[in-house]
Amino acid sequence: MTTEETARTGAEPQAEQEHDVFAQLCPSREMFAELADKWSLLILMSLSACGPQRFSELQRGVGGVSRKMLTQSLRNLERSGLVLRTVFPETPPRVVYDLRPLGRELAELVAPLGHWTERRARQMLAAREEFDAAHPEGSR
Amino acid sequence: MTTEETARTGAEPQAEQEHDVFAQLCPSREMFAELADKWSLLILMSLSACGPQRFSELQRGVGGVSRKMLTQSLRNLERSGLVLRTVFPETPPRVVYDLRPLGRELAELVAPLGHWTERRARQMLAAREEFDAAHPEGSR
DNA sequence: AGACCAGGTCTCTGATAGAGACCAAGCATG
DNA sequence: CATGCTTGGTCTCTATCAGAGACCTGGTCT
Repeated sequence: MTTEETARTGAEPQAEQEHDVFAQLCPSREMFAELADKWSLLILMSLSACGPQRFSELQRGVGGVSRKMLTQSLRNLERSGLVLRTVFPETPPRVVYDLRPLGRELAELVAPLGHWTERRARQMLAAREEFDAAHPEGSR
Repeated sequence: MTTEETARTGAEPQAEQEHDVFAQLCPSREMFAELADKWSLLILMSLSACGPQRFSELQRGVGGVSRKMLTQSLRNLERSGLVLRTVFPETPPRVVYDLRPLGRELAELVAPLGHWTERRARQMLAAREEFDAAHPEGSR
């Protein structure tokens, strides 16, 4: 029995599951919830693919991210120990972000997800068109 | 040179990148953006770990998901060809969701991400506490 | 004296997630 | 007969959140 199965098939109404992303109250779910969003994942992928980058490089690299969300996501990743933020006290200021070992581990799992999406995007778009054609609009 | 690198290091201001999740206007980014959210990923993981499930089983399985978000995410996954929805015209109705090959492929990439989070949650929480202690509140 | 740079923060507004009520069809119960 | 129960949703309302754009800091260049 795997982790999920023990945690989920059982009828025990235990509130404090220790290692179950499926359990609403589990710390791992909390972590999962804040890592599993597009900006955090793209940032990890960018740092993994292109190495250490400064704030503005990341902003250019991750197309469409706002300064606000970039700051927020980076702070989050830093706080959780995935990313290292280094400030060089020059003028104009220079701030460089890099993966820490924990972040590198995760990035290596996330990268395939990105590549898969790139490979399969066309196929998924085709499926969408087919679906939309089959379900004109006001069905169901 | 990998996909990301060709797409990003170049100075060419090409708007229509074909396979680049980093490009705001690329179709693969669009797909990535709607797959990379916690509910969709958890649903894929649940279907992958526990096999075909009906709506209410999924709702119980994926702790904390609202009927609204469950419907929305499932519809999305179905539309993109990742999930198959089967209605059995009984009463009360029975609707079963299962992975299609495309979805199974993706789920196999997503599962490790979930397990990693479960393994590392404790470590990340510790990092958070350390960070919060080092940055009392009104720093920066 | 302006203007510019990087790396942010602040404010305001439109989109979005979640809570909870409602619904339809058919069966079981009182 | 009227009620209540079931599943798989939808509808509405509100709290939260993401994005756009203005502003800030402070040192250097013109």
